[in-house]
Amino acid sequence: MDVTPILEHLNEAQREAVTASAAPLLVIAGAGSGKTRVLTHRIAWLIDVEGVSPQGLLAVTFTNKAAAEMRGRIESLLHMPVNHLWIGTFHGLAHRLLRRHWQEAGLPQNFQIIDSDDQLRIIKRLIKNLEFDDDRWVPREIQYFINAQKDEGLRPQHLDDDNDPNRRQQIAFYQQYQEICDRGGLVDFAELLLRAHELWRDNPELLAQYQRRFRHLLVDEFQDTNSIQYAWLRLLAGREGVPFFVGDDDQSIYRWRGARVEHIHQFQRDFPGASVVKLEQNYRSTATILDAANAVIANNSSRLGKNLWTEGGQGEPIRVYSAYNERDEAEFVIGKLRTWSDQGNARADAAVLYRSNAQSRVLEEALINARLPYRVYGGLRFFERQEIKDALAYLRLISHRDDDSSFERIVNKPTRGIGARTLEAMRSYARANSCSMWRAAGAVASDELSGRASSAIVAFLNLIERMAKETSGLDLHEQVDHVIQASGLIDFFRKEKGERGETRIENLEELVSAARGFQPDPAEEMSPLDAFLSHAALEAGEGQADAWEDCVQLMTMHSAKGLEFPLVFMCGMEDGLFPHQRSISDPNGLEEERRLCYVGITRAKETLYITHAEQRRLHGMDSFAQASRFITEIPAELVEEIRPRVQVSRPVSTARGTGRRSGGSISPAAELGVRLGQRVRHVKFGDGVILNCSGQGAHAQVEVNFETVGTKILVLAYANLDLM
DNA sequence: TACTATTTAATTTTT
DNA sequence: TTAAATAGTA
Repeated sequence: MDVTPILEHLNEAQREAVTASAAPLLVIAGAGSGKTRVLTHRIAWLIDVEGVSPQGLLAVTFTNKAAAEMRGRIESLLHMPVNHLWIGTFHGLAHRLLRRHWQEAGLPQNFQIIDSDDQLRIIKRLIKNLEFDDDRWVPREIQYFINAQKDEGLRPQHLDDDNDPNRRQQIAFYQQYQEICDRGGLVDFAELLLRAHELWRDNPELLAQYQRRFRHLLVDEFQDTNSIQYAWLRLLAGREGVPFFVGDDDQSIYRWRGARVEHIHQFQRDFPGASVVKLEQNYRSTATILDAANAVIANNSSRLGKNLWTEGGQGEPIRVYSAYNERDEAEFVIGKLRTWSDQGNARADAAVLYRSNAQSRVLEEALINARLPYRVYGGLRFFERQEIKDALAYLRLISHRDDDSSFERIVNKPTRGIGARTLEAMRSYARANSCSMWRAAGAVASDELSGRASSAIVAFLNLIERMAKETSGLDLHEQVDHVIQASGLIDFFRKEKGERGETRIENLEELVSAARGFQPDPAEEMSPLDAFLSHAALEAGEGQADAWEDCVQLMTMHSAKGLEFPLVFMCGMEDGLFPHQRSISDPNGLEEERRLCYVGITRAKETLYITHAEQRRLHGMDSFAQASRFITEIPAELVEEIRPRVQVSRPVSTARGTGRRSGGSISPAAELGVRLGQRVRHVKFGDGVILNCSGQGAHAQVEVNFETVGTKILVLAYANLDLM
């Protein structure tokens, strides 16, 4: 067999990993070191050269996108479709197992997956039901608690209250939440993993069967595995399995959602005889960028240690811009983007990164002003939209009457005269008889309520039953279409005023198209409807649709992980924002922020701008901040300060001198030699009037209302204003 | 039940 | 500043 196609274009370390013998291997893959390439080539190697059947491989990723990408790459490498190859997310694979072995897993055959929003609603309702008169119990915190326990593989009975009444109550919430889910046949994301783990743990024969089948376990982004995922992998690997885990401890940025980078450190202990390969040669960035990244991350302790290098050139220096405020920062970024675009570069090759979503607003405004098309990553995904979830709730109820979560969501949407009082009666009946809302509704309607409320409920129950009957036997998309019509949802949103209602209707129509295009996996023995509902829960869809226009990319540093761009801006690099205030005092938190910074820097291929503002409006308050400590961790010789930072002399003579901008006795305007209301002329913006002045020296700026372009804030020293 | 005023809090996100 | 949740009003 000619192995050249698989091995050419691989460097020594990559080749070592790809061709490794069948023993546990940990690949530490630095940013841009060809991680995905190693993973896909390894799979190709196993299949083509080692003769491993595709059925013997299990490849696990964290996102659906990564899974789809991996499958595509393998297929193009092997020039054939690879059916029977299990590639998927932890959740997707766990789901597949649970569908196959629902009985052993103790689940109803048509169990439904709920997303975090559904989960939160259930918890809120639970808290309300228990009628606590104080608001000590924050739903989000309970949710966090429950998921954290599940991520660690813990059931309520494993938990000790430590004689802490607070904790005791949290455990009680967990317990009751779980009862609600079990009664309704509902499985949340963490539960998928936990159940899948318990399924194998408690069914040794079943486990053995899968162990025999999956000898080779390939895991991407291994540093992001949480405890239950790792436990699941270890179970499956057993003594004979061959783990091939790829990750980077320096890019672990998800501890707050359960990821345990320690698994990387533990690997060699858990898998005796394991070896480690480090990929340090980088094919993405210039040496300058890599040197900066290496220098920053070197400040972290407890790392395995690695140093990125490249055969490429030094490249441009990293440019640091000290903006006066966040608007100045945005103007600067947009100016550079304009130039980039005008020079014929693709806008999509430029990314603006920030620490928190709130920062995008100012940037977006500036981009709109400059007429530069842009795209913000993140935001509501398709299947998370309200109207979509409403429609899905009807479908779920049709498939599974006991789904209380869906019942509550749509029982009075559109309004059909089932108010809070009626609902309360049903809830208390359901609670007293430990039954679902559906059954409670039937019981309560017949003997407890006034005629009006009772007939409203009966009408609702009949509606669902009728829709179930009418849709049975129809094609999936016809079912969906029928339900959004017959439920009255379409009419309900049609009445909603403004553009929002229109969008909602369009989205509902889009849902029908999605159903039309949906192809269920024939291997799964589910009804098309159930398959579609699971799909909707596991793959929430794209955040933004029109990805194809050439747009500047705006996103958080977190969402930038795994991506690369020739031109990158890292904005808001200030202590308090990045590293974030909430992580700054905790050494572990600070190290994670630093890893995030490392991720950000290594996104850049050629040009990296780092910007920070001395003054920033945050939560409606102007505040001052130092440049991020991460900037100072970059060696000075790699950096070029765009505008030499003038010594900011804040007078300390006055009592209020520390935090506030100097007020003094003479007006700032007079100090600057301009007066409020003065008419000025700007080369580009034309004529205007000075509205406001602030700052001093090189940082002095004026707010000018221009006749044609509106209000702008300009740095006086650079604006070249003509006084008139 | 729907609309409006008031209060409150404010990272990061995939499944 | 602002978005979301809650409380109060028509």
